Amino acid sequence: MTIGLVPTARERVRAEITAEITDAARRQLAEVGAAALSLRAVAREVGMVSSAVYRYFPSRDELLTRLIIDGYDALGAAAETADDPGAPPRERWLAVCRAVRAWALAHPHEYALLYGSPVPGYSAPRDTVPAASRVGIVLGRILGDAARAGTLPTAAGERDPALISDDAVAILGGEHPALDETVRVRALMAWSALFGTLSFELFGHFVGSVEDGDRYFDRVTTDLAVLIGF
Amino acid sequence: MTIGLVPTARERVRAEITAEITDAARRQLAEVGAAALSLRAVAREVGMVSSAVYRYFPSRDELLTRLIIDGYDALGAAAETADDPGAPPRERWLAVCRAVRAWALAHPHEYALLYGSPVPGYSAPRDTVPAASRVGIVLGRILGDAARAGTLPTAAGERDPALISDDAVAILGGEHPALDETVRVRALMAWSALFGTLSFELFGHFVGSVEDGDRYFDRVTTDLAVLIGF
DNA sequence: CCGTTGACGAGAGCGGTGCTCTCGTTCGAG
DNA sequence: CTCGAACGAGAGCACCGCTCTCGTCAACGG
Repeated sequence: MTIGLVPTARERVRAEITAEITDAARRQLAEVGAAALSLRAVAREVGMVSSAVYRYFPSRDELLTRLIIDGYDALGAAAETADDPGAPPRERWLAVCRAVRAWALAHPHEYALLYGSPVPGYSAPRDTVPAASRVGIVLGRILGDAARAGTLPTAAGERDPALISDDAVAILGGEHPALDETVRVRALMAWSALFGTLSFELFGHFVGSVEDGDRYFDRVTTDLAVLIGF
Repeated sequence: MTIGLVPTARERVRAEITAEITDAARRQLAEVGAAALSLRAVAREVGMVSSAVYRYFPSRDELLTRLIIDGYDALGAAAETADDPGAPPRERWLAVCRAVRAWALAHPHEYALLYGSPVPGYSAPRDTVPAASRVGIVLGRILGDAARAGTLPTAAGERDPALISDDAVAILGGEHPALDETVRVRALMAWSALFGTLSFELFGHFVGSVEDGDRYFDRVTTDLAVLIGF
C-alpha cells in the first residue's frame, strides 16, 4: 500500500467504486429520503451484491455519514460562492440566506438529513464538524468584515464564555475588533432562526400560514439583518 | 355498534387495548426514537402477536400519527398551563417559551417526531393540524391581548394575504384591533425562531458553540420578545 | 333461546432490511 | 514467481411491515 502521491491501480478503482456507491446513494437519498435509503437498493443500482458494499462502507450509517458530510460541503460551497466580499454586509447576509434556501429547496431530503431529526442510534461523528461549520464561517466572515468596517457596536460588557464559547467567538468575527457579545449572540440566533424558518417551510409547518414563501423569507432575513445590526 | 353515549363492553375493552398499545408505543418512542419504533416490538410488549395489532391500527404510520397528535396535544397543554393571562405580555411569552423548551428537553424523541424530518413522507397531516395549532394559538392569544392593551403598533400599511394568510392572522391577534402586519410577521418569525433554536439545541448543532443552554435560551427569547414589541 | 355474524388473536408466510460469514478468484507487492 | 490481501458472490441470520387464513367466542336479531 502506497501512502499518497501515486495511487496504485487498485486504489484508483477502489476510489472509483466508492464514488459510484456514494453517487447511487445520493440518488436514492434524493428520491426516497434518508429513512428509506436501503444499502441493498444502492448495491443493486451499482450492480453489486449487498455484502460487497460492506468492503467500502462498514455500515449503512457510515454511508449516511458520507452523505451528510457531502451535503454540508455542498451547502457550504453554495453559501461561499453566494458571498461577495465587496458588497455591503446586509446584501451579503441576504445573498447567503437566499443561497442557503435555494439549496435547501433543491435538495429537501439532503437538507432534512442535515438539519432534521438525527437518524436512530446515530451519534454525530467528529468528521462532520468541519464541513458543517462552513456556512457558519461564511456568516462569521460577514460579521467580522462589518465589525472591521466599524458599523457594529464594539464590546461594552464582559464576555460570558458559557453563553457563547471561544470557538464560536473565533468564527463569529474573531477578536479583532472586540465585538460586543450581544451582537455575536444575535448573529448566532439569526443563524438558527434562518434554519428554523427553512425547516418550518420544508417540513410543512407553514402550510396554511404562509403562501408566498419567497417574500416571507426575504422579510424574515431582512428583519434578522436589522437585528444583527447590518 | 352503538354511536357514542353508552359504550358497549366490547367497545370499552377495545378502547383499553388501544390505549395499552399507544402507551407501549410511546415508551418505545421515548427509548429508541421514531425511526426505530417497531410495531412488532410494541406488540411483544403488550403480549400480542404482531398481526393482532393491525386490528387496532391499520399500519405503523397510523400508529405514528396517533403519537404525533398526542405529542402536539401534550406540548400544547404544557404551553397553555404555562400561560398566565394576567401577566404582562413579555412575561407570558417568556413563560411559554420556557415551558415549550422544558417539554422538548423532557421528550426529545417526541419533539424530533413533531419538528424534525417528517418520517412517513406525507402520511396524514390533516388530522394533526388542530393539535399542532395549540401552541401557536397560545402565542396568538398573548399577541392579541397585548394588542388590545394598546402596547403594539396598529396597522400602518396594507395587508398582504400572500405573505401571511387570513387563517394565520386570525390566530395571531385576530382583526381587532388591526395589528400592523409587520408585528404579525415578526411573531410568526419568533415562533419559528423559537423552534429553530430548540431544534439546534436538541439535534446537536450548538455543540461547541453554546455551553449554558438555559441562559442562551433566555437571551434569545428575550431578544425575540423585544423584536415582537413585547 | 338459539343461530348467525362479526370481532378477535394466533400463526404462517411473503418480500424486504442490515449485517456476518465463508468461499473461490484475482491482483499486486515483495 | 509467490503468497497474502483485497474483492465479489452467495447463503444465512434475525428482524421488519404487512397479509392471509383459521379457530374461537361474544353479542345481537329473529
